[in-house]
Amino acid sequence: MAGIVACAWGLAREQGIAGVSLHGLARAVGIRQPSLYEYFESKSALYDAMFADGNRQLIERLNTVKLSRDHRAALKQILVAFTAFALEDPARYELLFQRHLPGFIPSPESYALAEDVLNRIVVLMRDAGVIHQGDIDCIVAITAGLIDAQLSNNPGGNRWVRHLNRLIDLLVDDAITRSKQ
Amino acid sequence: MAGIVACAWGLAREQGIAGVSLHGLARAVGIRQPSLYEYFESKSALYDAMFADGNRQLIERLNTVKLSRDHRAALKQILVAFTAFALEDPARYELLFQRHLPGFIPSPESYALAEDVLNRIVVLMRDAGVIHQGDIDCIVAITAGLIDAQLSNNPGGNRWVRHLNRLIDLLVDDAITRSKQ
DNA sequence: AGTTTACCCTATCGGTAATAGGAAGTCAAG
DNA sequence: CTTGACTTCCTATTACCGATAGGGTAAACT
Repeated sequence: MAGIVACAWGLAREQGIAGVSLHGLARAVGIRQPSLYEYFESKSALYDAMFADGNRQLIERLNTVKLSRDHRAALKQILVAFTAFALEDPARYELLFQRHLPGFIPSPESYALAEDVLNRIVVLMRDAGVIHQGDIDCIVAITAGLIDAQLSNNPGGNRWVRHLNRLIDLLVDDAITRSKQ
Repeated sequence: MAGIVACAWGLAREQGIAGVSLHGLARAVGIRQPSLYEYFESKSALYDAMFADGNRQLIERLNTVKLSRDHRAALKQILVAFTAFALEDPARYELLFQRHLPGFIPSPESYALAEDVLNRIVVLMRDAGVIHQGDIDCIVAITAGLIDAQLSNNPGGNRWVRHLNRLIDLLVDDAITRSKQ
């Protein structure tokens, strides 16, 4: 079960998340395609297991980040770690954060893991003085925008994501200024 | 030919761009699936024709925008028009600006249309005082980030895109400040 | 008249996810 | 020890997908 999911990640890394076929996955695991239905009731269920697994990997990764006392620095650290996690496996980022799979909707249990991740980041934003939902939305959208542009146009490089820290400063400063007045 | 592409856009609007099948398209047009190969040598070629068509629609739309004398205002106007174009047809935005179709790569001729669009916007950025490539990249990525977040989480609403004008001001001001010193 | 060209067809191929139905093994209760 | 439930795997098949082979028809050109 866990081995099958790990095998599926391997195929996804080679051929993209949409390139994972049940025949190919079964072949890689050493069984026939219908036997996979003993473990997943549909291909969507396989994606769902991978979605949950990927979010657990991300939670574990964020847990290893040593956060500074300084709230602004801590926010940057968590977003930099998030960005590194996204860039190191495009197929995983595709499944977790983009809507590339027609018909795939995470189950509520799996989606709850994704909300956990978001909530942890939102807490750090609040600590750093970003309190309005609109400002939180902007920082989230900008981080995702940089990652998307990086993966789409220059995977492996840093032309876009190198601006992350500067833009966080810019937006956090602006959010604090506007929430004071 | 143009009628088939228009018909394909109709199906894409109903079922998403990945939901367009050659069987379904042929049925909608009133012919059999193999007959489509008289017009497109592959499904990718159909996507390519739609990609070119969509970019022509966008160019036409941007041409109708009455640009202010003020360069900053003109930049905002073009990006607001771009955003409105993106939001009014998610399937079209998906094909033109996201990488959702495994294996689809626009032909050079079609891609040139997309570069035309980007170049027009870049010119307005330069006029507004944004001259460094890094700053241009940031504004492009932020616009796309807001649109993606809007379409993914709240299609039809404005929770994310309503921040567009404010963020443009913020980034353009910052770009000008940094390029002066 | 003969040929080319445009457009359409049926039939088929190999790939996909999914289902039906059966065979073999394990394990626990009677 | 045996019976029955459960697990895990299989072959065979279905429906749909993009793509190809090969043939038919009618208009247009030479």
